[in-house]
Amino acid sequence: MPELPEVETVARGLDGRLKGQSIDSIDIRYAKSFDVSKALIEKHVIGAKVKRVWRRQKLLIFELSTDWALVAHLKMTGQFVFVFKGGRGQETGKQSYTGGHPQKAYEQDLPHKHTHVVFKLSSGTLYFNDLRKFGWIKLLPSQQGAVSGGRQTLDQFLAAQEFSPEPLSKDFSVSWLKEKFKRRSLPIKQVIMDQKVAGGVGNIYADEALFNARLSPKKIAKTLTDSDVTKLYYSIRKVLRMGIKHGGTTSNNYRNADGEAGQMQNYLKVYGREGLPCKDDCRGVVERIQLGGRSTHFCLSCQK
DNA sequence: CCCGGCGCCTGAGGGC
DNA sequence: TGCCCTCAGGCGCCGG
Repeated sequence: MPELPEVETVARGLDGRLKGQSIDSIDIRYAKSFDVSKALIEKHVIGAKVKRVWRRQKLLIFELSTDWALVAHLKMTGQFVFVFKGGRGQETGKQSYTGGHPQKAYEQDLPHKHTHVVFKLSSGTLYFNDLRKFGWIKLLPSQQGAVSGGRQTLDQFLAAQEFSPEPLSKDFSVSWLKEKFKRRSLPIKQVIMDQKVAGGVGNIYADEALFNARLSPKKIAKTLTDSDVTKLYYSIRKVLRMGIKHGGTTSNNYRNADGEAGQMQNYLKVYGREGLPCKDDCRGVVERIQLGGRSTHFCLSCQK
């Protein structure tokens, strides 16, 4: 599932590919994915150029030259895949993902049955695919935008999310985490998945960070010692950076902006390794339990 | 404020 | 072979 490293990888890929390109048309095939009026699209998106694409927590933000912005959340299975004009597969008018066998819809030519929005740009086509349909795209005026008529601006929308500081920024600190943990009586795993605490951390990187810190995911947040919090702080940042370095984790159907898989799955220590020996050589075995309704992987032997 | 539970979706996988 | 059931999972919302 796309978490901070995956969304960051997509944002960087899209920024490089879309920057300066104009949006010529938009085809919304599943209305719930992008619930917006034709009038607004015509007025603020068609003909606009993409100024830049960036990430805030797990949100993708496309800033447009009209001072409006597209905001998107990939949730579980969303993908933004860009196919250049004249790129591979142009002869047939279609594009295959690199690698994989074209048996599953999310590995087939684009567009496919899970393609819900198609953006035609001057240099190619951007496909929004989403098997589970939990993902969404919104259109918002940016703060500097002209008439917004009571409409929520991008800045107001972001502020309303009450996001934590970016985990890889200086504002994210040990003292921030201590403050956030001290009143929480939930298992620490659930607390670090709270976007108001460590935004961008999801199920995979929460498990990996806790393994890196050798902390049990079941430990109640407010009982963590200062030393625990410090270790966890560095571990969260470490696993997120590693995820970005390896282009994200493709455990299910995550793809980058070119439709390619990430490689971080090859470096995971606990996530998806149920029943396998602990990579710490502690002779333990990776367990899988449920915490807050989510599968949680950890080593019973070395995570205390 | 804190926390648990439900709903949104579809495909995979198990049981029979 | 195929049907039915359950599960996965981010996160908004609601109720205690």
